[in-house]
Amino acid sequence: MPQSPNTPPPVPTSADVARRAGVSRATVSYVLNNAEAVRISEPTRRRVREAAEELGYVPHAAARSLRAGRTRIVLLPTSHVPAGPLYSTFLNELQWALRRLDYTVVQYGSLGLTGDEAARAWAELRPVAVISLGETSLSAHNVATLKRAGARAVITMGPLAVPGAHAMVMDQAEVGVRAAEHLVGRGRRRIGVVVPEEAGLELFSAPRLAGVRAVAGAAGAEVTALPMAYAEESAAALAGRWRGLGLDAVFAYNDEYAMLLMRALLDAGLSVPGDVAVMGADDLLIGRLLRPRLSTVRLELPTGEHLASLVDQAVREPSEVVERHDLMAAAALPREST
Amino acid sequence: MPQSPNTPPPVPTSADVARRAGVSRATVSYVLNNAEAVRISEPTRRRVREAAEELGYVPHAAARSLRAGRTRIVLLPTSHVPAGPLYSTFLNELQWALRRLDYTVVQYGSLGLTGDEAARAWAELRPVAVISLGETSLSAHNVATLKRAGARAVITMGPLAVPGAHAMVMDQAEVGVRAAEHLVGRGRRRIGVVVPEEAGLELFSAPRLAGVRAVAGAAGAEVTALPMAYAEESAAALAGRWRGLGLDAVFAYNDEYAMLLMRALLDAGLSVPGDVAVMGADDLLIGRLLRPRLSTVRLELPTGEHLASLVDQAVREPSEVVERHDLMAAAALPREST
DNA sequence: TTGAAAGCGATACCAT
DNA sequence: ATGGTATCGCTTTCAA
Repeated sequence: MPQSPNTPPPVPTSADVARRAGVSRATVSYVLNNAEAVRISEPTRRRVREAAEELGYVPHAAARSLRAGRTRIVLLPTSHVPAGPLYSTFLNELQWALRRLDYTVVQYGSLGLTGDEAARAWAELRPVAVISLGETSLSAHNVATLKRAGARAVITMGPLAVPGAHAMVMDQAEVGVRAAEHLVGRGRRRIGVVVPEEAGLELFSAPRLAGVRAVAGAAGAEVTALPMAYAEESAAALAGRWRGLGLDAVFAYNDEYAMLLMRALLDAGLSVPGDVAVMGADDLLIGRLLRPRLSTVRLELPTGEHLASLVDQAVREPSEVVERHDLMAAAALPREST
Repeated sequence: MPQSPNTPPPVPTSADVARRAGVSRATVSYVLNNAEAVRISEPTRRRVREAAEELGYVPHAAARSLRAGRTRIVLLPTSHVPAGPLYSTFLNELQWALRRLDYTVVQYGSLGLTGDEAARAWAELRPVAVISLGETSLSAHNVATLKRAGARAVITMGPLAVPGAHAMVMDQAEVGVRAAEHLVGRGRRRIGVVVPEEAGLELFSAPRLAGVRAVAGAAGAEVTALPMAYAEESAAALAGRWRGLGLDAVFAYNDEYAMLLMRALLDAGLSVPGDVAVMGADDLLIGRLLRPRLSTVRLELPTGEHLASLVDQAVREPSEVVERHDLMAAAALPREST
């Protein structure tokens, strides 16, 4: 019977392979999964493999995991992709390491979803682990949803610990602390802190600001928060009213904001670091290309391998790993702008 | 009977919801999916919804798509994530638009997999569509694997058309053409073209170089390919032997390589654009912050909405859309560096 | 060494 | 208006 027009040919299943090889579906499964427990004769193995090859058979992941009762999916929510080689190297390492441990890494774009919507959508995939890189902040309720859906590990890598989740806390305050220590050490006492106007960055910017405040308070320095958007006009506007602010230093959230502001300050006729010291964070390549070279704070991310093995451990023994806080180190990298 | 220690509580299924609400699984399905064809009394609906809520029930995507015979997964392979706001904005738009059309966007990191391995891994998920953004180049065989696994649309957005796939050809040569036209128009006749040494970028860099060659040939200008890595040392080395090359212009693949090289050239004592004109591509923000401001070529990507609807159309009527070549426009943006 | 068959969770047809 | 049940593709006991 001919296919009706426009009906795609059916996707080959293991039953098709079995029929073609003249064996049962069980045998097909044994052969293709290299089952140790069962001995299959070499001629049979060959026939099965050939049949699979000829049909272009690819197993159906959904059916497999339905049967198995669990997936090997590690879900990586991505809303914003933070720029920077630091982060993307880390991400690549992580994916590579997880794949070596036989996990399937799935990035799930969740931009524009509420926390609850996102958590539900993720839970439908029944991931065995979820790694939240910090752009999205998970609520305790979200974590509960995921765990109820079978997630054996929910790992957050962000400024806040989330109840119920394994935490790799990136202590963003540390970044502010290092910046402030450096600036104060250079004799600066009136410090501005650029706070991005863009939504979704508060989780990072607030603790960085708090870190500066803590150090400055102890040293008798003043701190002024400076809202600024990631755009030339905003930087120019801020630079325009700079002299009125009476600041002798600024910590600019990260290198990108720093470069934007420094450019505007130079264009406004101020000298860096003479009139004002400018400090960034995250050690992006661009900071070294600017003149003056940008002083920055470098944050040490854990290696992808490290995080991957943590995930694997948590999946194997969920009870073992709990509320573990690995603080990440930060260090000032003085260059020419301070 | 108590759970044995360390055994996670079972994930609630629709059967659990049914039991709790005192109805059948069929009814649960009808209610939760707002089935139009069947009338369910309001009290029953409420009981079902409450039960689902109390149990924290989330449907199992694998089971659902196994039954349905097809998924709503749109797979987005990502090996390198090209930097730049242009690209990430596009990606966000695309995801958002696809989700509105009720697709599940899954990014699958395939770094370090061969083409065949990757295609197989993707096929296991039975995506209804695959959108290859061009970092990874698909072979005809890979496309066949995906189609056999039920993919109704395989769309490539890259410099090359792939047999069997719907193509949105980004004509990267156009970028080189615009750059060369601009440089030649400024009177330059000895043009260097920076070619990244990093793997995986040939698909973009080769046609860009070819575009320059085409224009230069017609205008009687000379073209020299200049391999360079994305690192300061490499740029410095290239700048060091610059005078020996006798070039009066350089097109630097993109703004990032351009900025790196321009910095090195300035540090080597050359004047831009006096001694050498420097041109980038992709119009990154950074180009406007450098001094001199970087001339660039801006590439107009299609909107995410556009691509999303193309995908949707291809999924609904696979036969309709074939080998469609949407060339993308590119335009020179002269600033100060040329 | 191989095969028959149960069952994972959700849906939709067919009864009632 | 609601329930029973076959079914999707695959793995894995249990039997032969």
